[in-house]
Amino acid sequence: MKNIIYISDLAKFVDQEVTLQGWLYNKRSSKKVKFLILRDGTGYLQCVTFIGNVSEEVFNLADSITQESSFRVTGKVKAEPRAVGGFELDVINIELISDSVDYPITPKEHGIEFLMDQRHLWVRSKKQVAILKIRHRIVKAIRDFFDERGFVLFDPPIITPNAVEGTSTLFETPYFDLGKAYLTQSGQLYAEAGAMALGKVYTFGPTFRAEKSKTRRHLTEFWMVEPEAAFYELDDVMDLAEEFLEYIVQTILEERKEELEILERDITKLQNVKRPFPRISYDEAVKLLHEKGHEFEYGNDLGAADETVISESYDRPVMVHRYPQQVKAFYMKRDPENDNLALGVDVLASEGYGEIIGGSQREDDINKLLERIKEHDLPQEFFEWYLDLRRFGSVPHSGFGLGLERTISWICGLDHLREAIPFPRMIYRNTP
RNA sequence: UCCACGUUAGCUCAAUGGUAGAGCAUGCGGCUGUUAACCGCAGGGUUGUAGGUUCGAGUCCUACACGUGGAGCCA
Repeated sequence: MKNIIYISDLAKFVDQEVTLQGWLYNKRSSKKVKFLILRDGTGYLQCVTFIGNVSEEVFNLADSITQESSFRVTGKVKAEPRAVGGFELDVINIELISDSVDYPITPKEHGIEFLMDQRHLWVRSKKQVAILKIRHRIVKAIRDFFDERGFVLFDPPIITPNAVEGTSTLFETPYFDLGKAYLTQSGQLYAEAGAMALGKVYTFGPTFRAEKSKTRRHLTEFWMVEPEAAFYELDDVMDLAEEFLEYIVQTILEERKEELEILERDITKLQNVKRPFPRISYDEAVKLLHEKGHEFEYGNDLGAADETVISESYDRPVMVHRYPQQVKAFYMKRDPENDNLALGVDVLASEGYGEIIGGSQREDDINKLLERIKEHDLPQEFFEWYLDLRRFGSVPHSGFGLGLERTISWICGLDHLREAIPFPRMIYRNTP
C-alpha cells in the first residue's frame, strides 16, 4: 500500500500526484467529463476525468463504472472550492479493483424495512458513516471522562445466574449442568462489588432486555455505561451525571462538527447542555404536569408523554429525583426524610429524547435490603454475595447507567435508536 | 400483549369499482463543471396470501402473514 493516501490527508498533497483507493459513492457525467465521487471511509473526493487527459480505456472505465465498485485512482490534487470537501482530483489513471452490479441502495429515498434488510450496505451511506463516527467519539469521551477522574474500568459478567432487578424480561440460555443462565440486563450489582474494591469504577458493555418493547426508544441489545462510586450520595451522583453529559456533548460539538452538519443537526439546543442542569423532585415534576394541564396520577411512574412535557419546560437536560419507592428498584435507598421516596434520579434529555440516565443511591443497610428482597419476592440465595457487600464494611454508595444508543440518538437528532448501532437487535429483527 | 396504519415494477410512491402509471435504478443515445446533475428513448407487474361480494376488484368485505409506529416496561 505504498504511496497510497487517504482522503482525510489530501490537504498535505495539494498539487502533487497521489493514488487513493475506495468505492464509487456516486457519479455524474457529460460526454467529455466524468465526475466520480470516491469514498474511502475517511471522506469523499470528486475525481474529475476529462476526455483528453486519460487513455481511451480509462475514460471508458470512468464512463461505465457503477455505484460502489471498488477502484484505485491516481491523479493530481487540486484545491477546488466547487467540490465538496474543498479538494478534487485531476484523474490520470483509474484501476478497477472489483465491480458492483445492481447495488440496491440508490441515491433516492428508501423505506426503513428495505434499509434495515440492507443494513450491511446501508452503513456505507454518508449519514450512517457520520453517525458511526460520532458513536465512536462518544465512546471515547465516556472512557476519557471516567479515566481522567480516577474511575477504574470494571467488567461485569454478561452471563448471569439471575435477574438483576428481579424482572422476568431476560434472555435465557441453557448452561451445562447448572440449568439456565441469563444475559445480563445491567452490570450494576457487580459494579457495586467493584466500588467496594476500587473506590470508583465504571462498567461499559452490551446489555440485553427481552422486553417486547416496540418503540423508537428500545433495542433488545444495547450498550450501557455504569459508574459506581463508594461514599457517593445522591447529590454527588447528580453532580457527576451533569458534568458527564456536559463533557460528552461539548466534546462532540467541538470534535464532530462536520458529522453533525452532515446529519443537519440543529446544534443550538446542544450548546445549552452546560451545568447546572435543573433539578426537580418527583413532587415538583407532578406539580409541573398539573400546572400544564396534563393529567397525571401521583404515585405513578413518569410515562413517555409525561417526560416530554417535563423536558420541554427546560432548555437543557433535567434531573428528576426522589421518586415514589414503589415504582423504583429494590436496591434504591429510601429518603431518610420520607420513607415513601427512593433516592433515585432520572436524567431526561432535551427535545423529547426521554430518559438517558437512571441512577440512585443504593441501600447500604443490610436489614433494610433483606426486607426489600422479601417485599419484591426475590430469591435471597442469589443475592447472598450482594448482601455480603453490606456485611463486610458497608458504606454509602451511588451510581447511574447511561444508555449509549439513546445518547447517540439524542446528540445526532435521530428519530430512532436503530441507526445509533451498527446492527440493531429488535423484537422483530435479528438480521443481518 | 394491546391499539393504529400499511403491503402495487429492483427501490420510493400514484391510480372515483371500469385498459396498472410516474420518479429513481438498469440499458441505449445527447451534453466540457456536475453537486440526490440534467434531457430523450427502451425494457421492467401473479397489485402480500387465501377466500368472498360484483357483469367487472389494486380499490369493497373476511381471515391470515409480514412490516411500521404507538402504549406498557425501561437505558
